[in-house]
Amino acid sequence: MATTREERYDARQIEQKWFDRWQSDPSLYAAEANSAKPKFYVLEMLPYPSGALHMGHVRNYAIGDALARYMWMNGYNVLHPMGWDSFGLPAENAAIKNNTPPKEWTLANIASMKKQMKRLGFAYDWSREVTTCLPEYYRWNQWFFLKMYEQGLAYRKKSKVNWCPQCCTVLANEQVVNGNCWRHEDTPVEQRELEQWFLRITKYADELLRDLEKLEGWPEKVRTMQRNWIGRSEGALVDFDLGGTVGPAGSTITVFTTRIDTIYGATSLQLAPEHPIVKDMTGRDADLRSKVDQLIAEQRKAKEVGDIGAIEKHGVFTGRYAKNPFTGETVPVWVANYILTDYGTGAIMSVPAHDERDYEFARKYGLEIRLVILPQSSDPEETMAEPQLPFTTMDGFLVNSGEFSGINCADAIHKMAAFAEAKGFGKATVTFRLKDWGVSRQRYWGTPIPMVFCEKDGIVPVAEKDLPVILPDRVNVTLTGGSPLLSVPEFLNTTCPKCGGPARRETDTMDTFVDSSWYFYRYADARNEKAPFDSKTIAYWFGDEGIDQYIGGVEHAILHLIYSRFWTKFMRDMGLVKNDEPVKRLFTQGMVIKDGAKMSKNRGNVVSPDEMVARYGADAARLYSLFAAPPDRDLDWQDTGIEGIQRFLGRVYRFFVRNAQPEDPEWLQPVPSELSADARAIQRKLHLTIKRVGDDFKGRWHFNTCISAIMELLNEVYGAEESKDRIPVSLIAEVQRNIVLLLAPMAPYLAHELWEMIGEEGNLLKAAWPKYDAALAALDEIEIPVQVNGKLRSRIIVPAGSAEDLIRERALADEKVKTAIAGKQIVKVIVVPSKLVNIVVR
RNA sequence: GCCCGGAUGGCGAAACUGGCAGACGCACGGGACUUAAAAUCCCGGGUCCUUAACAGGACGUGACGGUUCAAUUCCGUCUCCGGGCACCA
Repeated sequence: MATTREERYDARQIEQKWFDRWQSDPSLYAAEANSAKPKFYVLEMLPYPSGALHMGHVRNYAIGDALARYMWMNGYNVLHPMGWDSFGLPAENAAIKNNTPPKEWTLANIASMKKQMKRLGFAYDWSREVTTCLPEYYRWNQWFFLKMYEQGLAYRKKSKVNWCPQCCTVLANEQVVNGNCWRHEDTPVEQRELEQWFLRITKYADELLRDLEKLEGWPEKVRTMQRNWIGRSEGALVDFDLGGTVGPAGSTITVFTTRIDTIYGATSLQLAPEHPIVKDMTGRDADLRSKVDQLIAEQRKAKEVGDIGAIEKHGVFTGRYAKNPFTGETVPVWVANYILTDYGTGAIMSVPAHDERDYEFARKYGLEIRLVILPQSSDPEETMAEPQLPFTTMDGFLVNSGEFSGINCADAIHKMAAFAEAKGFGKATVTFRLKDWGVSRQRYWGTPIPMVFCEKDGIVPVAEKDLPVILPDRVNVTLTGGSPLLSVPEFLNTTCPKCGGPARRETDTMDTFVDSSWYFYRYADARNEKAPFDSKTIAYWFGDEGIDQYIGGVEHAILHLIYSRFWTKFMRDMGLVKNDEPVKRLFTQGMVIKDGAKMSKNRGNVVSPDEMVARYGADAARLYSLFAAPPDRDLDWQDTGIEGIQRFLGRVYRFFVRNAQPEDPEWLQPVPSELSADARAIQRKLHLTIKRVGDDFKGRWHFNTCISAIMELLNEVYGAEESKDRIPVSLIAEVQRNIVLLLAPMAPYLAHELWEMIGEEGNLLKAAWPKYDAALAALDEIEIPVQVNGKLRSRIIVPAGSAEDLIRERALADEKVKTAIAGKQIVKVIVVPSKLVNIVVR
């Protein structure tokens, strides 16, 4: 059939028309203030305004938008906002490169990306837009910081910190990936000793871990990653006495162990090279000092390379001995490069017989290896004679352990910790891998930390009434290593809020992850000038469990999502919010890749959303990113794939152009109950499709199969165009109305065009999601496969809902079945009504 | 090393609760329409074997084994790919 001019699907023209109409109604996607409807908060992670959206964004937002529109159509009061994570280094780098002020650059990027989003047709409530680099927003970062400071949750300390030489700033532990900077994957992070602001996230370590159990709507993968990150470990502290003080660090070494039950097998102590007491021990011994320095260097290098697990174990004996409080024996004290400074106490007792690392080390240096645990399963005598060391099992019992011999490991751990505590040389304890969050950044483009240094009063917080501390616009941005704000005297020099004397401002700015830790609360009450938000409004949108659905990339599984959880708990303890957790359901979508690899400029495999929209239209770009793979899996972008989707949209369009007849009086009539076979088939397929699409939206979010289902329906009606039977106009009307509704969340432009074409009006967000009629979806007759010994041999047609007996009878009467079972004995006939028949023969 | 995913035609994938493997789409091949092309519409297709053809048969969801009348689906062992954690005491 030839295509006439009017039948050609012109995405550009259609989308432009609706784009203009939607622009003229800014309240279209606004959440309702006082609504009787149930609420639904759907959120996608806000982008960094780099200048242009990439396909990963399009995919993320296409998923969120489809869900938001679906919920609107189901009668929910939907909150679907968008904003900009707009502080951060790229703006400064761009400033240096192009000599453009970061603010200007950022705001220009926001403008162009917002345009892209609008062009893609995403239904955001722009009246709630949050831009984190504006004082209206970041003043509340400062306010929260002051509140944390008041409660001792924000504090300053000098410590070893991660320094990225590319960023010229400090990074949080979470921002170091395999020893490299998270933004510069080839740049090793250096360790520097600096005075920094920290947020006491560890106060919530236990709760952050425990509440992971409640997050049933989160991917298990993310929960596991957070669990590992928090790294809770139960163990004991035990003091080993050095028999006299060695210096300022004291006269005892406290070790952390999870296996206090093996303490009778401890044959040395191992200290981290940077353990404070090591300095005292080396004293004037230059030889020892240089050996220790060597170990420090090895360890730092390994950390920078990100391969601390692979370095060869080295150590040096300090010449000192310490007393094991359980045995009363003294053991040599060593310094070893495999002991971490910042985990536990930076000191361990070495039990070579029951720890692989200690074993390796002891073998190398000829240290004593003493068996103190026997595995439950082994033959004691044989094991004693020829132990296969080391064994680290907990499923065993103690030997050679004085009064504790014979006790099983688990019990011994409790008893020995209690014993140590009673005797005053130890106690049970819990340690975490999670460290406090270092938030100081020696950069310009971030929230100024609202603190002042006064010669007289020391560190003084800025008064709440003086917020915001405005980030100055005119700054000469350089990458010298100090904060650029140091070179802005009007900013730097201030007066002390306490004594009024001259003072200096803190020039470090906040980590941008502060911005994203609470931005989703601000959306709920984005224009509040008196407070970060109104608690009652939050109570409405967040309920008891938080955002109904959050959607974003898995790369934020630890960083953003753990900081956000921390921030929520802090705000809850302040009484600002009621929910314990920010996000009820989390969805992490897969990456968009091309030619088997992540899109990147280096590879030259980047697909530009603008180009896709220009060539195929926003609907096609969106629909393809939903169709090509289930949303949780990686999506391999194929240019021919989006062409296929465009073809499908064209097919839909032509079906409407040819068959829409809203002026026909029959158009709005109910579909007659008596239908020809072809018409009945279409009607059945329609109701089946409504069911399938709805189920996929509700349940598993497999938009790819939603779209397949609509394609099948369309193929069915195309097939019927050749039909001799007349398809009633009323049925065509029903099919067309429903196709529009099913497509509306995923391809809003075309859906609205077609909606208008069939004589309907109003925005589809306000149209009701279609319901299917189970009776109409049902088949009158069904085909049932018949197997013989599990192999398909025939198919029979029986009336739907036929009883087992009838199905069996028909199956056995079937000619092909008869041939297949001829001369054999029937052992059993399995009939699964309306599914299948299997005849077992011998 | 530990913990999570994943593996199905030439490709992206589907099969939701154990019940016809490969829906839908891409690419490909054939046909219709056209002076021609594009666009469009229709048809075909897992592999191998038998057959002139119609048909029919065997095999087939990373590998091997198990449970079951029946396994892509459940269980066990292993391989490869992706991701996370990793001298964490």
